[in-house]
Amino acid sequence: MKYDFAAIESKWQHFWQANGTFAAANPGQCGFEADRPKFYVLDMFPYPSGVGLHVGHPLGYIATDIVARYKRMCGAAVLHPMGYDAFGLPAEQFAVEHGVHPRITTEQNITNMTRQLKRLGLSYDWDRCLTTTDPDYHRWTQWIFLQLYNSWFDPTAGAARPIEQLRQKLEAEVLYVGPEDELIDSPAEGLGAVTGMPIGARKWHELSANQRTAVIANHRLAYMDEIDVNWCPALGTVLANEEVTNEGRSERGNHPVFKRPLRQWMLRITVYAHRLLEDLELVKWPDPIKTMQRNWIGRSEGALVDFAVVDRDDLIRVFTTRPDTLFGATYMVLAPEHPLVEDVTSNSQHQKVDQYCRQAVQRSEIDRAAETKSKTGVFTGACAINPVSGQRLPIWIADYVMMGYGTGAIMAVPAHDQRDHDFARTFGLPIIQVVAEDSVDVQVEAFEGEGTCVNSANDEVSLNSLTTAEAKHAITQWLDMKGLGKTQVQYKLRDWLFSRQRYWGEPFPILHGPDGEIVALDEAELPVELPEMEDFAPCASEDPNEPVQTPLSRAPDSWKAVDRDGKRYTRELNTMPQWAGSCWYYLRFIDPANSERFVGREAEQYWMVSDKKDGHPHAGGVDLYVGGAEHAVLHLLYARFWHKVLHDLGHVSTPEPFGRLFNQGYIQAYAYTDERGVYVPAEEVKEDGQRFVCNGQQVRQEKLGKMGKSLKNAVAPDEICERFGCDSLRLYEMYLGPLDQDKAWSTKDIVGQSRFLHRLWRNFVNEETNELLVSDKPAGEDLRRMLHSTIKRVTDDMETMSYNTAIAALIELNNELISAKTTPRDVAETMVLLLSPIAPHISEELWQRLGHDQSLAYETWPIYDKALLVQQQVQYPVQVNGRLRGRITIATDADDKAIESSALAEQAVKDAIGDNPVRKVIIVRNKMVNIVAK
RNA sequence: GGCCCCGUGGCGGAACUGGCAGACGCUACGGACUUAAAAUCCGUUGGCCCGUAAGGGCCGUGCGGGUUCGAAUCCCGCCGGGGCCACCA
Repeated sequence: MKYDFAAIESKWQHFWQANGTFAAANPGQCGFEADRPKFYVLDMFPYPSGVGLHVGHPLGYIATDIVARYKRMCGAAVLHPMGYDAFGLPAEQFAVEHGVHPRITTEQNITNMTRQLKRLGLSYDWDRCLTTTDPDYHRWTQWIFLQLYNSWFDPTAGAARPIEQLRQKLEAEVLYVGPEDELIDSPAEGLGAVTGMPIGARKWHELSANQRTAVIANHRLAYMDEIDVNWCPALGTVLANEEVTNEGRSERGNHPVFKRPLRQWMLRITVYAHRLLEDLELVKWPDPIKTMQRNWIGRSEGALVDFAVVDRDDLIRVFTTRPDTLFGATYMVLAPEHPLVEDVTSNSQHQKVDQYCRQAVQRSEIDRAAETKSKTGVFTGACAINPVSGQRLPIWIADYVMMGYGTGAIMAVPAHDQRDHDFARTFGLPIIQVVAEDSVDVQVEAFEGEGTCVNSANDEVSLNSLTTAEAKHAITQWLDMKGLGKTQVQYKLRDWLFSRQRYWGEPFPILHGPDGEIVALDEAELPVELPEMEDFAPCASEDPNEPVQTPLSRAPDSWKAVDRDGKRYTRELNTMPQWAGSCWYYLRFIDPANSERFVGREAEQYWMVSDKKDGHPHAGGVDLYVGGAEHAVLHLLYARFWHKVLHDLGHVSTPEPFGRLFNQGYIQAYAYTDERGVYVPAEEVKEDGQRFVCNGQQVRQEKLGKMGKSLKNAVAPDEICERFGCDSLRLYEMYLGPLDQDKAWSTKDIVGQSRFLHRLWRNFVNEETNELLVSDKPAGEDLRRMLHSTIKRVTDDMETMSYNTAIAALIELNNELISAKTTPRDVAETMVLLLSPIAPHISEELWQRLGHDQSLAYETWPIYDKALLVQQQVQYPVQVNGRLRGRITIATDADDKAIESSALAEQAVKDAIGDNPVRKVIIVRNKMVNIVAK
């Protein structure tokens, strides 16, 4: 019988499903074995798209499947689930275009993608499959939102705590309330450390009921605030900063995005900035991803400094990372949105300032970013006093200072900051050098490096001759003493804008009262399901200033209105963003059917708390998380934040969700264009010598690009499985190159892997007679050595996920077997086991033909015999002056002297040395010999 | 502009901490089998040169330098490609 991959693959896929081969048992469940180490290996779950999978998707899925299968054979209990991240814009857009409810299209897409995934023979525990749009799932998403809403960040604990504890602390007067509702440790701090002005700490019992509610609200981890949001009129929704490209357009759809003030739900991720930063130390993630998160969080150390405005009571507070250059400040800049702009502007400048600010705010982020770096600005007519030099500093407005970072105001030091320098040169402002540097003329360009202070002294303090680091310290101390400033750690990270004006998302478990009060639902009232609606289209518009409506505002009153305690409440009409469901799905996989809790405690501990000896003992969490690098700062940061909150509140056991992260590369493919420059379907393009032809027309090969609709270069896995079988597809994708690199797809190359499997089959099965070509004669010495070196190579590669070289090793062994008529049984069985994680179907079939009646999924992974890896004899290449001149073969245990004399006895070596004296002989054991003779 | 990654035959890639460059696969070419083709099998396949041949020599990991007995690998400076961030004070 020939290698009939179609029959074999279908047979084993049915077998696995019928026998529940890959079902994982939780503690307490039937089949649970407490003594097995656990291994949780997770894919980033896909969005159920209408076009289904292309061959790029499974790259990571195949890799995790190999890990899962390998770990099972190593004796681990493996949790390997798959699900769907199904809320989000594309389903809704498709629904709007086709008039089909998104729930229906989502279900269809899921059915199709599940079929595709199953055809790849992936060893998921399908019983754990979940979908984020399922009310049984999003009920718990809403529940987690309630945890956020009902918590605050206790700075003393450095962690989230129930909001009730804040109320108690305020009532007990352990905490007091400052003028901006900030919490203050004691009324004795009534004199502001920075300004010296009274802060006005208030006691809880002095506050009205409304004030109390507001104070509490201002410390919840989920809160509403009127903020400048990224408004995308074309999509009819707001977007998080992370969802806006640096050209100021929407990541989805590439529509223009505008700034506009809106009252929105926010999550207070900023209070976790330092922990999100520090705990990166605990996880085994690729360095580039860690760096991206660090940059995104954007920690910088510096100082806050207050500048008094001349002839006014106002203070302008700035943040600077270079307080050592304070004496070099020659002007100040406020962001156009800064609240003091109006106050300080003089009458004569009022019109100009007003015009400038209006322009700046109106301009979408696009222009502001895409603008050449040329500086614009306008003088307010007001001045501030440099607190160290007493100099008058003109106050300007300029859009190169942004309200969103620091205090929205800066002191400008043109000598030592290039942006300030550009601005100063444009408007003829003075440039004062305060850091010594010979090689740079600060009148021409800024010197931004560190050095020694000059020109930096007043009657009380001198920084002159101090280094930058010393000067920063000295001046900050002096400012602090004077009540003019203090050290400050600043983060770029902003709070997370958490509401969207869409239909297809999780409803908030929130009611709004008639007097504007916000009431959270009780846990028992969950889930809040989406209302059935005919028209779920977003309220898109051309006009960025049109009033904001949400689709849910058109929901029937039977859904929208809730009567309670004699009052009529309205449900929150925004929905949660796409990210909500993916922030915690890895927890639900652990216990997907639990109706009492979002995840059972025992199961959570079992699957999340890491074994002590697995290489990353600190983090715990998912043992291996595989997905694309595009989620470096969105999903991965949000999920870490939620996880930390849940951890603080005692709901999960580990500080981090994902102990180890691996980013697979993308599979790319060539795209082709015709003479009009229009993309033609890549699958219809034929190669004809040097030319490419599509439908008789010559087409041009474009650059490699990500597979997809737009480049018309997607290849569906279905047709590949049809033609070559999924074992060949799996081998091919893994053989393409290192997993973390991008690589080019080439359908014609799959034949290599297909050939390998056919040859393997013929090494085991006589195609004519269907006989097994396996002998019970033990393998000879050489073959056994090769087998064990293959075991070592494949095992090492499994550990590092270097599947391309593991496959090469298996091919080499298989090629060796071709010359023999029969394969010794021990070699055959071992080889099948080694191959099985990568090509499981053919392996199962051969395993059965070798006489086993059970799946090999839980067979013990082969162990190599170290003794067989040690050769009796070693061949040494012999170099003379670094050039290869000959070879010697000598006993492995020969001493250096014997190796040396043997090498020197070699005729070719003698010739190469000639009359030159031998100065040195370098022997690297088991590697090579180098003779230095000059 | 800043930070990071990468550069090896016609192609994808291999080479563990510096130690035989090009494993393995694809392509191409030659041969076997076949009426023929496909499939399959065998061989060759980095460049240049010497030799009828067996065989041998030189060059070679983007470019230029350096360290070293020895560099694809480490260091310095360029060039080319990719990614992330981008007026973050």
